[in-house]
Amino acid sequence: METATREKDFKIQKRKRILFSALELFATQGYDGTSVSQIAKAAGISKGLTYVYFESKEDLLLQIINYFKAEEEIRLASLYDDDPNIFLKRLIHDFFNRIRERPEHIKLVTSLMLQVSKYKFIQEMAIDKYLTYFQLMQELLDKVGFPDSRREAKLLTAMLDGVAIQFNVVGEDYPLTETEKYILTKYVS
Amino acid sequence: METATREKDFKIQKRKRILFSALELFATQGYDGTSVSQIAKAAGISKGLTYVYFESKEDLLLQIINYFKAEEEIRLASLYDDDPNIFLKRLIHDFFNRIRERPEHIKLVTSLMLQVSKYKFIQEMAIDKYLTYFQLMQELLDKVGFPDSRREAKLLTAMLDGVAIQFNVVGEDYPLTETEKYILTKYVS
Amino acid sequence: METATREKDFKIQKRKRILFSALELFATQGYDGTSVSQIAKAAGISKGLTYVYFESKEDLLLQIINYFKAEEEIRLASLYDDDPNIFLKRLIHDFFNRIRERPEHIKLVTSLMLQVSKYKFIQEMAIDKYLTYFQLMQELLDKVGFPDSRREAKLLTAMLDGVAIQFNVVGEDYPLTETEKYILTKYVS
Amino acid sequence: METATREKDFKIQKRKRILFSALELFATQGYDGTSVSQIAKAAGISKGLTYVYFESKEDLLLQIINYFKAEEEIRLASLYDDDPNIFLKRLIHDFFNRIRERPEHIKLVTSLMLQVSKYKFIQEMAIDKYLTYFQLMQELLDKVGFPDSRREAKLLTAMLDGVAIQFNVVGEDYPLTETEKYILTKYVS
DNA sequence: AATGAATGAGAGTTCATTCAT
DNA sequence: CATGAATGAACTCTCATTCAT
Repeated sequence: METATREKDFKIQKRKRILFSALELFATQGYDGTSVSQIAKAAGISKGLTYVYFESKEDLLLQIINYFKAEEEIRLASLYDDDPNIFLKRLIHDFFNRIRERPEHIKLVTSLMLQVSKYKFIQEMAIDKYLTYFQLMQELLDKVGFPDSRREAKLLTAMLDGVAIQFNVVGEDYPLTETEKYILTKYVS
Repeated sequence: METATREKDFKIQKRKRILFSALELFATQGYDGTSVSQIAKAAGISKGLTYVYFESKEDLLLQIINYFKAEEEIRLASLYDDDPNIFLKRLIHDFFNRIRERPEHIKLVTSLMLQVSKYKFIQEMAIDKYLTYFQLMQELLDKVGFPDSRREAKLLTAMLDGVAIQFNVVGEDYPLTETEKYILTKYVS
Repeated sequence: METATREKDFKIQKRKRILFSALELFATQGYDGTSVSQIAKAAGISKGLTYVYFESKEDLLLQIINYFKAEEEIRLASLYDDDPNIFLKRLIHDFFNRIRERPEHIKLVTSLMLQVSKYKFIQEMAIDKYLTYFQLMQELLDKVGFPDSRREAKLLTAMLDGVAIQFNVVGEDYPLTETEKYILTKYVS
Repeated sequence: METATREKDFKIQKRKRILFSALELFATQGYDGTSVSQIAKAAGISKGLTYVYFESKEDLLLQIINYFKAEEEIRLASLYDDDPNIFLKRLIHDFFNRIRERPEHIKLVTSLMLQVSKYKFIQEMAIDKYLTYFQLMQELLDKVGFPDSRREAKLLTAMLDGVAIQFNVVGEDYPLTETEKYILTKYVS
């Protein structure tokens, strides 16, 4: 039993290693610009083994997106608070935190949104993500008493996406903390 | 002389046809997802001739970026006005207009910004573009009398980038005109 | 001892399961078109275990051929009769019966005969089979009093091979029983 | 003009070289057992060039079959004679001649008939060929005054297919000429 | 005895680039 | 000037075989 469990853990661990290697490379070089060989090498395995854990390169991308979805759900739940002000504040703070800690994740998701047409599941993910965040933001801005919450939610979400892009361009020079604070002062009391 | 000039024009014309074909295809299918054959066919010439006008596929991308730069300079000059309010208004309006009329251009530039590491000239272009717009916006907001112009310029440029992404995701459903007006009411008096 | 015997039987049984799975798949998909994984799955065992019972995929094919040879010997013995007329009749009837009941066997053997050059043991098997049947038929036709038994044996064996091919092409529409009777009327009194 | 024609000829020539290389290899090693690299090497070209002349490996097989069909039509037309005895005689003689001169053709067609299920166009070809020859033979045997022409046509066509297989097995030792004569004495007066 | 993770070679295919014409 | 035949490297993916467990 012990051994079996350890082995299973090992397998899951390896799956994750491949997944994250792919994630990192897709984010920096693009999906088409990344070869399965590169992914395998980055994960420290042979090319062929990749296909034991994932059906195809496309499947790898799909699984990454699924991972993002699942992770997001958990994250959103953990951020929830009855007080809309606190919830909103946390949402914004969390977004900046992810840019800091997992810039590849944000980069990949953002660039996938620009290649919306290639695979249907990308388009679905993109629209889903867009709608989820937009509705959540509008609701919160509404509760907080913001006038014209619909338009404002649109601006706020766009702003965050834009910050992600700009951070990606200028890197460490971008004043993440300062910008975060400034946005908070505008939207959270 | 006459003939030589006409021939030269002809050559420039053909160069442009190749360049625009590539631009269109890169924007819709991605750089890696587009083959030189496709570009040549779209431009109505042979594969081999492409290499008379451009050194390589990478060079083609570089020249597209150069074209963007040059075009931007001209556009910015044409939008200039002594009155910062009018200049700012025109800048924002022009941005939305380009999203409407040349969505591929915006899409290509935005997605290139996310693959900053692949080629050095992409990174340079991205930083250059970012700094240019940021400084211009800050200056104008300053003149207009906006408090905290630096932070505000950051938000405004991020907002515009974000709008471009979101339009790419939801397409025709995105309320471009409404958003444009809303932004104008906030930043232009 | 008892246990050892039962275990040995068990082993032989498993060997047969692998062999027959391979036989079936080789016949329907071809040797090159069948993977060792498929064979293992069809036999209900793991890929690795296949290599405990057989040295290689090629060896598997060789053992199938050996199985055919052994089975044929037994079959021929069981069909034997002192009366050449009865023996001949049985031989022909048995051939048609095998087409009906084990079309895969016939198909595999026939198609292997056409790829004579790939492995030496295929060529040997093919020639051996050809000679065996030809000599037997000639002998029987001779005893039955057929003039020009040599040439006639050649035709008869060719005829049977041809029937196998044609049945494979048209399938159920092929009039096996009718053809069998017709051949019998020509060669058996 | 001259040059263009010569070039076109050259291209057709090269296409044929690839086609015949593939034909030869498919016949001796089977379709699955032959790689595109092998075909290219046999044709004296690079692997990639194969795909300029043929869409895929499958297309190569399809074109071979089309070539067979076209060639057969021409051959049949050239063999025709108003006298059924002469026509029949020529048909049989031509079959033996092809075995002698183009054994790979016969071998490939025969082995394809055994892999009828893999691609639809193979099945169509096989059934078409079978029906064409069967009907033609029956008609001729009928005109010649053979009793039970239907059954007899079946035997005759099967016989010829069988001869092809047996020649493939024993090669030069097979008495083609003798067998041909013997068949002729039985079916042609 | 039995598994299936792991490898590496090779499959079919595409494509940037060159070059003879 | 212009073509597209030709190449070779790299692509995604498969599979026979091995081996630690």
